Amino acid sequence: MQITIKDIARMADVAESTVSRALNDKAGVGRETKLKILKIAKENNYRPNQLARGLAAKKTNMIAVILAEMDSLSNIETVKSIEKAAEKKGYQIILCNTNNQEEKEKSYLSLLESNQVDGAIFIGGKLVGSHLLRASFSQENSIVLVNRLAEENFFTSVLTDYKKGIYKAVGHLIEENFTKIALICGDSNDLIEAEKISGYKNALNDAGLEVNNDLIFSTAADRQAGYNVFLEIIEGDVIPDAFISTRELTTIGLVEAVKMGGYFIPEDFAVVGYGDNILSSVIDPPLTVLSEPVEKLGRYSFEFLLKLINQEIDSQQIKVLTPELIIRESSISKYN
Amino acid sequence: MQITIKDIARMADVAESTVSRALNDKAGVGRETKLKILKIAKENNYRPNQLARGLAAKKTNMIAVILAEMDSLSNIETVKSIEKAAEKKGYQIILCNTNNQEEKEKSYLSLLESNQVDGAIFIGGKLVGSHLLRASFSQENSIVLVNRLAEENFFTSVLTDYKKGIYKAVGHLIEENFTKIALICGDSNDLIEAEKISGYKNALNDAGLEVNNDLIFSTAADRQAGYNVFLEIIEGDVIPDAFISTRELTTIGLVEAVKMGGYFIPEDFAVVGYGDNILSSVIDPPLTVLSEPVEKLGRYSFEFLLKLINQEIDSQQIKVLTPELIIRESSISKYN
DNA sequence: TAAATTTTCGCAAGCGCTTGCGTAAATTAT
DNA sequence: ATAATTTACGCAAGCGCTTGCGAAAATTTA
Repeated sequence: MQITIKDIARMADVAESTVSRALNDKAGVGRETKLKILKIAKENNYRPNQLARGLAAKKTNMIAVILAEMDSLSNIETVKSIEKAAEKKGYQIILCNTNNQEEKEKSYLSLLESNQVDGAIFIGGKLVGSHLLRASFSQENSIVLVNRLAEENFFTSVLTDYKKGIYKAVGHLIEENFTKIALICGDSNDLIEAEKISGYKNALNDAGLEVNNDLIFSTAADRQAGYNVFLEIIEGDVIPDAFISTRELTTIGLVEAVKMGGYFIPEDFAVVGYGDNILSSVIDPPLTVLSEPVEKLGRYSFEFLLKLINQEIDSQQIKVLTPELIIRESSISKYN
Repeated sequence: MQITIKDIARMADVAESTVSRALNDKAGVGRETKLKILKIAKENNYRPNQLARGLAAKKTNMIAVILAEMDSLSNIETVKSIEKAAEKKGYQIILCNTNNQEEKEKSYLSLLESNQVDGAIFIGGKLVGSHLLRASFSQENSIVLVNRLAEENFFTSVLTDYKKGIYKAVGHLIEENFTKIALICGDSNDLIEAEKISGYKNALNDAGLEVNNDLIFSTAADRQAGYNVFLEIIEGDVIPDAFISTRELTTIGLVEAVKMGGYFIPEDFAVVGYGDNILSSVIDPPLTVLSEPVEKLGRYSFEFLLKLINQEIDSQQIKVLTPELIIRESSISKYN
């Protein structure tokens, strides 16, 4: 059996409450007594039972990070950043992968509802399900959303400004003399995807170019979808000279299809991808990408969450970060 | 405030214990009563407080998965497989990333010691630290090791047979007429790395080729190390005609260096990498790799852990899995 | 030196749940 | 119909910890 506070109390010949206070560095314990208790605890390799502690104190010092997809390297980086910030404040994280299944999201949400964690950060994910909303209503749970737009702005969020990012990307491609720019994103019903489309259209308009809706493609977020969409595109009426692909794996699939088709990047098609990760730098040619501000995404979201937990902020806050355009070969016009 | 078992008991006009039994599907509750309780619980969206439950029952239905590196895509896949197996049995996983820091490993280990999880799976990691050993001694914790060899075989483990894998890889390269095969692995003091070296040597011996220790290189596991080691190699006395690189990122760095040096794969150097992930298929040329049996690694390790938790096995068990050689362009001799 | 204040510490309740045990009620056997 | 058995349920203790409150001891003030 584990050694408990009771044992320590007996050994030190004090009350359990005194041991508890000493261990938690709270006031009301004499210097001598405290030292003695700490010594005994250490000698006996005492480990507080976090369940009991959590139950009594209503605080676990753990937060859940609920990830829509583990395949995204950007997401992984964001998690690492959260972890780093959390560690500094004495919090541990529980990483939960939902694979974009709303049902799993729900099940993980119960970590919050059942008091196992003090708060939760959601990274990505398509919908804000009703369960999520209700949870936030019925009790004041501490929830922060990362890169997830909700119709109702209930939640404190940290967002990447996809609109501005895509705007930049389009601008860059135009400067490089590409004019028929295709956008490959997700379903436009998704608010975040709508943002991307909006940035795309704005940029074209501002450059005096016409928007052709046939150059906007909605696909799934995986590699195969990227591959397939290219095949579809080259069969189409309007052949673009550049692609902006806004999801990691889709971009990879797209590039593979282009190369498989015997075309060259950027000679035949320029490509701007998303996420400054190893994939985009390793692939041939190295990809120009919109770089997600992963470090900040993680850091800010944890900071927000901590404030929510400590009730230092009440209403929702929103932080918007602008992605950076990292220019590599895949989007450089050879005719410059 | 959350709704508790007490509230349900009052509403259903029964004792708390009856509610508990009904909710947990235990014997001793009449059909009628049970239905009534379940109904009331549902109507009130009752969520058991897992902390209290864990404290009372000494069981949390959570396990920790302690990951040495999140950069490894193979590891991520293994985690997914564990997650899948765990879900079926009603377990949730807590993913902990140690970044190869023994100290963080220790801190996460306290999840076990403090009763927050029922067991832990360690994936990778260099050393079996003394703390880990002691933890397993002082209490019978349920621990499973994945791809981590310990001097003392205390722990139930699931291992990839690196020795056999490398043996296969060498054999393949020899068949393709490569004879000066370099091995790039980690520090030979690490038992797993020693296994690799042993497989390498055996294969050469069995093929009647001489082992040249100058062709065995120990490096860190990152991209830069892979890059650097190539630069070192081409400055060396013995220039190999093939590489076996046994870590994901190191392999990427190596390939980059080769290409940067103006050499061609496989014409100038054949390459066999590790891990059948997106990186190895996306890189140019597509890499021949030893494919880690990630799915099985995850599935078996969870099965073992579950048995340990349920005390269905006492002594340590070991399962060894053989990696598969996936042949792509990077190792095919052009002279065939 | 006595009174007022502060510090130190123990008592006991309580966090929300599980579980062994005992008893009353329902069922089966005789 | 009665006895023996089984089933259904409540009581109460306990899981290991925190925390408000009050009493005793130590310190300061007058």
